[in-house]
Amino acid sequence: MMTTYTKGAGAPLTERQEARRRRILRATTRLAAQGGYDAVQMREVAEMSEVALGTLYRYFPSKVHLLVATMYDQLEQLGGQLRRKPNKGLPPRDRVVDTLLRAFRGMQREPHLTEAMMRALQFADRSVSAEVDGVSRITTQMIYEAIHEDLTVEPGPAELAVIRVITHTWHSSLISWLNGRASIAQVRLDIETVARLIPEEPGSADEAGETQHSA
Amino acid sequence: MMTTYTKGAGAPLTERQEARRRRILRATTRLAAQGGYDAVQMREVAEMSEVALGTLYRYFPSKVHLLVATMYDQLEQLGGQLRRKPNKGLPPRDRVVDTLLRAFRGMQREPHLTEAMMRALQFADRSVSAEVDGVSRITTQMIYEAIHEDLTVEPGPAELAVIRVITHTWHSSLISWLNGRASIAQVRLDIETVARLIPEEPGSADEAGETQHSA
DNA sequence: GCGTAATCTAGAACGAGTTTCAATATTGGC
DNA sequence: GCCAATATTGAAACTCGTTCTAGATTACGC
Repeated sequence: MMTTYTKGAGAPLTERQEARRRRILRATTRLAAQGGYDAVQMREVAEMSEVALGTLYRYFPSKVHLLVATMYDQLEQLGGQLRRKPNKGLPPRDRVVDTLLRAFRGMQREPHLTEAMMRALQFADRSVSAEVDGVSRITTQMIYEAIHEDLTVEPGPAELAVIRVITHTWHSSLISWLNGRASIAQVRLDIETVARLIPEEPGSADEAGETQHSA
Repeated sequence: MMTTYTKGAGAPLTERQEARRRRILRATTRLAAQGGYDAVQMREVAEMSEVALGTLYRYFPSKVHLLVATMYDQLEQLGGQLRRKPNKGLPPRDRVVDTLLRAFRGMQREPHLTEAMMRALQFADRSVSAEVDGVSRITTQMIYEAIHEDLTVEPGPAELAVIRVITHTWHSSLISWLNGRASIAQVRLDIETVARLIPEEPGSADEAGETQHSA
């Protein structure tokens, strides 16, 4: 089985290594779900996944790397769930709102886990940019699929900008909610607001952009 | 408007205490400007501001508190500068873009300081919500002043949502730029994109909102 | 002024992320 | 199967944020 979902082109992991990696991610998810960011302690993760501390650090070079990788993992599952229940028929804008609100409801079910992953994502510095890009890519993909029912069209720069802005809003308002600085209603309103950037009709060329048509 | 810059209604500081507080903030700014978040080490801040470590912690209960307070401080100065050079004549949307891009240029001049403050702001948890709210308030104020030339109108919930979305985008794209995951052009494009949420004309009532009027 | 409470100082001590290292185990190539 | 390279283990060590303690110093009501 070389259908490994290990994102980058890192060294191809052996079976036992893949198993270790999964144990680590599972332990992380469990600890994070119980007590959030602070409860994910590297020694505990190592112990719970039956791996030496040094090994844990060989697989994930920092706590932030570990949690961002966990987020990638969770997003893959979420993406599968969302794809399984498509919301056809609605206009694109509503489909995006629907998708994000559904994801939001999912996160409300595991607030500690969400907090741990989001804090790590926001705190990540340059050394984690590859992993953060991975998360960014999968998120972009999800939103893009919500906008377009057919995935043949390539997004132009203007549309990518809209998707980026939606992602920024999504992350930040989620954080605000987790920190008790925003209500659920506010999160919903923010999402509905930013969704107005998506053009009503899926007109083909250069939609959503009256900014300059470079490149 | 407000005369004292001590935000909350904390204990009224004596002169020497006020001086200590300022020394601490100045040391923090200096260290952050040199080496970013990691270079702001509590022992160093204490030493440079000639204050015992315990005292530093009495003034700012954590590194994140300290950096968020520093951000508040910097934003006050920035707000003053921006107000001094108003951009009249432009439509509201362009004024906001102009303001944010000007702020962005300011931050490009001190990338490490910006990184330190923004990382802290994004990493802050519930225990810092009061301080984060302070920063949020001052930011909202700045954007609001850019939209309306007269400040008599109170913003409605729909307009507040637009401002929140702009703020979210502003923070997140700044972070992406700091982490090398977004170019300056992308930041600019994101800002221009999100600014489209601001109505063209300063029409008065319930502008910018066709979302439902619940609760 | 005086006494007392609050504040400040210096420094040790604690906790969790991270690094390091020698010893041991596993893997892959021949 | 054997050897060399690589990975894993266990444990100690190091860093930096944070807390704690005991003894000065300062602020302030009387």
